[in-house]
Amino acid sequence: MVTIGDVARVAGVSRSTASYALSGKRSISAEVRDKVEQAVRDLGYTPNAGAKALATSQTQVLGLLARFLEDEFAPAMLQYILGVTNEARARGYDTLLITDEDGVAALRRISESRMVDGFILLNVAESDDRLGFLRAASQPGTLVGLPGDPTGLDVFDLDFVAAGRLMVETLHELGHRSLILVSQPEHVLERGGAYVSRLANAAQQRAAELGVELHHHFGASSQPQIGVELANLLDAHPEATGLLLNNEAAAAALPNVLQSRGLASPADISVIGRYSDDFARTFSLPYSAIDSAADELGRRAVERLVSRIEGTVDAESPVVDLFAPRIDDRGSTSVPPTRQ
Amino acid sequence: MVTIGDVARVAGVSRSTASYALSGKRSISAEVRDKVEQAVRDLGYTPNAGAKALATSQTQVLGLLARFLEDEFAPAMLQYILGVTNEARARGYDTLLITDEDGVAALRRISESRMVDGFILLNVAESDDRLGFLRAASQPGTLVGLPGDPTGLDVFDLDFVAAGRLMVETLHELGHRSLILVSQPEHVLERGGAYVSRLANAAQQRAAELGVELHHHFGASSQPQIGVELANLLDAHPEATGLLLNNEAAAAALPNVLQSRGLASPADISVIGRYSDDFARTFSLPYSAIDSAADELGRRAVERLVSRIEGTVDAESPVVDLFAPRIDDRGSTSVPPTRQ
DNA sequence: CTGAAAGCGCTTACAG
DNA sequence: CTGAAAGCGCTTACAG
Repeated sequence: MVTIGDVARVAGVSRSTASYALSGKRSISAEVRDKVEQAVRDLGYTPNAGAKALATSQTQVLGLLARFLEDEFAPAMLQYILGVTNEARARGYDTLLITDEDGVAALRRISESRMVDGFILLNVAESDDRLGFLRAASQPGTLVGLPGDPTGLDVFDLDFVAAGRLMVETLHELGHRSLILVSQPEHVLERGGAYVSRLANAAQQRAAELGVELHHHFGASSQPQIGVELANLLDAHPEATGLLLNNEAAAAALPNVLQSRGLASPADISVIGRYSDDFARTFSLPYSAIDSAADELGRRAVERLVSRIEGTVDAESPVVDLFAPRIDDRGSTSVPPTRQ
Repeated sequence: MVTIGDVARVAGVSRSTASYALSGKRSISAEVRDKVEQAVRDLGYTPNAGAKALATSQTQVLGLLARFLEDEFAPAMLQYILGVTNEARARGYDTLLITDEDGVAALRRISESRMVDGFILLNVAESDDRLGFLRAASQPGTLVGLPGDPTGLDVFDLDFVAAGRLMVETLHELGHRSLILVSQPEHVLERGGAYVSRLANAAQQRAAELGVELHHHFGASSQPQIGVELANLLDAHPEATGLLLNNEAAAAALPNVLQSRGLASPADISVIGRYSDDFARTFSLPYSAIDSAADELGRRAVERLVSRIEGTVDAESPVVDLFAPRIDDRGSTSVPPTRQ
């Protein structure tokens, strides 16, 4: 293994000079710098990460805590993860991916062993037991997902309240007066996926304000159940002309359900979903949808975390950044059909 | 920060004794051990990972190199990743997730800075430029995905040759004599996704041996193109009674295509796909399919890598482990329809 | 502008 | 069975 001692020897300088020449933390004559850089190249020197971490108390590693809820749409998580890892690299950090069942224990272990400089928490729950520890940890942490009490922590999330309102308003403006909203399974909500109820409650309230009828249902997360449920909902509410889907599996199942009933969207029914553009393209998801903006959220969370780590941000000003929802129009909404 | 020095002081022993008491690397009197363990608990001591890595040259971290090919089915990658991280934790390792665009540079950087004890490479290409470096690296590495030349490296992959044969044989036995095979886009193949052609070639050859007609097509990776292509294929080969899909997007698009043509599976056409059970359940993928066994492959790769790291495996015996394909029966195959 | 030395927090031969 | 000391490979005050 080639060390900075080897570099110093070959360059004919002291180890400290070699170190400073590489870090640029004090002024170095051009001549010495060139010799050091040449030695680095000749020897193929790469600093030892463990030694550097020990000396500086900085690892250049971010801890990414993922959390997979049963019945939730796991594949969507990949986009958050990629948003984080890519932005981290762009800022000079690597990413430790932590998927331990017990998130609190993992957080404690990683934090106390000083393996990372900061944490990103994914899929933060309404009442998330990881937050208490995170607030007291020696490393800063940033949340993707809004908890009930975000005190003292930076938070990034889609604005699910605005999303619920936007869905209802969009169809109301087109003339719809009776809608069905299909959420993710109630399990998800019970396990802390509060975004499900934030969207649903906001939609309910906005519907009430606008005099729109809204039937809310927690759908299953997979076939064939969700297909059956959708069919039942359409049977139960024949007057509904709009369908709002905060449930990826429902969006995937809907084309078959509509086709087997001889219905077309938007001619017979308008549809707005909530999922990423990536999924829409890969799977047969032909509906206008509010993008979940996973990679953008991951990106912002990392940007903020790195600012905290590097001390370029006021320690006393945690931010709650709720991303404004935007509908990707895929042509699945229109005025409601005229009844005879 | 509480160090082993603090533990030693509180326990009333030397630092070396405290260290040995915790590692168990030499015999310690029960009394001393108890005092040390009590001190650890009282102080909440966790060893500093960087210091440990520097002293032992072991990080207890695995490097996981993911690689995302355009036009390939990215979400499937998550299952490999989870298989790896979960198994790694079970064996006492954390996982550094590396998604750098330039895999070779990343491998070099991570390897030479000694951030990890070993590597898992995902989505290994036929001619993968990361392998040369990996063979020479000071850490062992294990591949998920079979390259053209696996010399010196442990490899884990689904047996795509057997998969191609199995698809053809299964339908041949039921009486089918004309089949269509839809592969992933040719881009994937060109960028090194040799599994696409291994499956296709094996299917072609087996079909020839059995006197079965097989029409092979590289399909698009997303809607609406793949839907159109499927419809065109069915038009072009009206005599075909079986459809083999090595293309997730095609499987997702097929239900609509069949329904709009008034066809049902398996009554009118038998279908066998190749994707994970997880995806089948989440999306409307009602077809019998060869499971991609992503988590199992990740698991095996980690198991092997850890054996190499911990020296419990003969350094001279790299293994190529091809997982035997298995069809998850979802009832989409039967005897071909009788023509009148 | 440069060097000699201490220190980061561990582990592990070396002595006893 | 236990302790004092050296060493892992860096960085960074301290001196000059």
